[in-house]
Amino acid sequence: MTPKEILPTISDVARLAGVSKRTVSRVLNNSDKVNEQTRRNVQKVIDELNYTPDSRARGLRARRSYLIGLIYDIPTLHMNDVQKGIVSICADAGYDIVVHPCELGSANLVKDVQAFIKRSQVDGVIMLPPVSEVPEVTQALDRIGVPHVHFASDLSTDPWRLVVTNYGPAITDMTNHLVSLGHTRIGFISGPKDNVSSRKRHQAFVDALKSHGLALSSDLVVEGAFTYESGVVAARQLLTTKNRPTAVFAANDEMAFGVMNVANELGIEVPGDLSVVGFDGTNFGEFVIPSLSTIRRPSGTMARLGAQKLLALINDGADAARAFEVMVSPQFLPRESTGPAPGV
Amino acid sequence: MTPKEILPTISDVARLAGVSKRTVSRVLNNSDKVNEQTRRNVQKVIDELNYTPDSRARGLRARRSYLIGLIYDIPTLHMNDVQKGIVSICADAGYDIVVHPCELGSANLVKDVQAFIKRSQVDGVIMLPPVSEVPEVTQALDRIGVPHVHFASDLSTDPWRLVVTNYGPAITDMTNHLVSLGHTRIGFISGPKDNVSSRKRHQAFVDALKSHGLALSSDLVVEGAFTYESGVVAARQLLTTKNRPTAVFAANDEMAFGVMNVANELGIEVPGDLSVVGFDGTNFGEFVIPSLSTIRRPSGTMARLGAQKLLALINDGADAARAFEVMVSPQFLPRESTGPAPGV
DNA sequence: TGGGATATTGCCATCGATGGCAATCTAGCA
DNA sequence: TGCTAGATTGCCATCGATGGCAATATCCCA
Repeated sequence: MTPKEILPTISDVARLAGVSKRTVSRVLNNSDKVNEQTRRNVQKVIDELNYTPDSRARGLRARRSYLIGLIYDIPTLHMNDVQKGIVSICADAGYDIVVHPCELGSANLVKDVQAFIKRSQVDGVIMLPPVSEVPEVTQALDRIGVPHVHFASDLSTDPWRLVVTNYGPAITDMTNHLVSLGHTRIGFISGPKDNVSSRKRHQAFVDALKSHGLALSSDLVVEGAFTYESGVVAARQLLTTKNRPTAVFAANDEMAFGVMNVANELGIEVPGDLSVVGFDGTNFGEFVIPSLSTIRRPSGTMARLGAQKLLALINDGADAARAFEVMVSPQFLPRESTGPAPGV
Repeated sequence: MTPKEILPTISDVARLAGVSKRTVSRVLNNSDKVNEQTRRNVQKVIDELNYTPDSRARGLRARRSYLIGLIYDIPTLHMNDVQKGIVSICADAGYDIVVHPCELGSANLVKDVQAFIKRSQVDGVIMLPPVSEVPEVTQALDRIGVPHVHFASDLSTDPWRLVVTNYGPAITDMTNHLVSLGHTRIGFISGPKDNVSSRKRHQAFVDALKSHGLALSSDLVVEGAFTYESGVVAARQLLTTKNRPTAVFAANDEMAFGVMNVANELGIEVPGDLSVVGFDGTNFGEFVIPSLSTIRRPSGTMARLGAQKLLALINDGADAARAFEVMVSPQFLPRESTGPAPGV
């Protein structure tokens, strides 16, 4: 191991520039008034030394860590896009991302999150669903007083900390697509009942069907758990009834894959005998045969918006964050797993 | 936003325990000698206040951040397992994980990584392939003097910083499996030629074939890029020759999915007419039809070992890390995409 | 009981930045 | 020239921990 390079400090810069540390600090934070000549001079030295302020010292005094926490439970398929999106915004602002995967079911979830915040001293937190939908956690964050932004499916009372996904239009498009292909008996595999996003998707689907004069009878709805296995179980139930649906909409892609496999097992052809639609829009939908029609969530965009909002919240308060209020809209992406209803 | 709680400091603990800060510090770092009675007393106050030392202040003085950097390029499918594995080890030791996705192709990759290290002040770095295989980056890390651990496929000269994946046995198992099913013309889709892991997989495959008296003729080898699309292109090339292979081994799962799609497109049945094997062992292999036979890399285990090794390297130096020297072995996981060679 | 060794503990400088307040400088105007 | 407001800049305490060294307490044995 080579010895660690000695990094230049603010004192070095001050000495070489012939000014005081305070002035260098002012240049660094380009706050306050500094003579233009002086500023240029100091900046030159900073560049020459390739000096970067020590974030610990800076944070110690300014009570900041320049760290953003990313708390999530299920590592969803689009996790990578999310991380990349957040990093792309935060790195420019000098913030880094500390990840904290946790267990939603765990009894000490709240304690775990609290300990994380305390230990890492993050300046703000971005939470992904479903953890973001646990009131105990958000309350704990409020109590600690750390700014937090959530991804949600519902415009609740605190919009300044939400990036909301508007499921309606895409689900309407998808429904129109299926109906125009002649489907009238369409099954639905939901996420867990206590999951807000899941309920929203469900509701949007019901509304879309209603606009066509169709109802979603309860025998066509099965609760899943957002996992492949739960999709398999749900599909078995839906596809073995004597009057089975001609199309199935699953509330995420993994469960849709489960449907496709059960169909295959039962000798039901997709899309010939059964159309299948998922929700998420990860690349994997393209890899399966037939490729999966799905609703693509713009994960990268959502992540960037969330990050911008959080930075605004941290640096300029709730009102600034409110200005960022955003609604992102997923898009229906028809591929090969949907086709005309049998007999049409 | 509620006002941030005032956290107790070491001075509070000292005052309440009736000792000096220095003594509290000693208890905290359970170094040095402290009277058992005093220690218990101080510890009690610490527990009562639910006090945690401020990592910034601590780091400022001790020149530590208690942060580990995770640098990666391609967000591979098993990224989630990797993150979770690393976090599970590091959290216990009081370290958090800062992620840094970067662009392998980028011209300022090295600068980008340097800036990251400097800004975040991480105490150590875990690098995933393929970034871990870029000499300029590892050299830069050495120059900065930050401890780093890599995942590699090759036991090079510095084993104390490597977690090595031993491809041989699994690839031998897989080859035996195919050969025992009667396959003799087996195609191979490699990763990029300049990718060390890819070359290793290639070599292991050649060796395994050789033990059966089989050779891998050059017309059966196509270079891919670890992406689905590159798998498609390579598969078209392999499967449209007049004497096409009866089995194809792709150096990762995504490319294998490409092979399956091309086969489908060309009316070639899997596994009836063609056996397909991938490499990675993500869950997605189970979702496709037929499910993909693959070689499963124990990502979680690797990640945990890497994290342990890095912590040893940081806290106790290279010799301690050397004690952790590990070799992990992937396993062949036969599923439905492999079957008897046609005509056997 | 005295003296030295050993076990405990505390004082204070220090890490590298920030920010309040005072000091200095400059310009404008009577 | 004298004075003041406004623009710049610097001094120094401070954030919350750590660690060297000195101070004090305790113990053991002659």
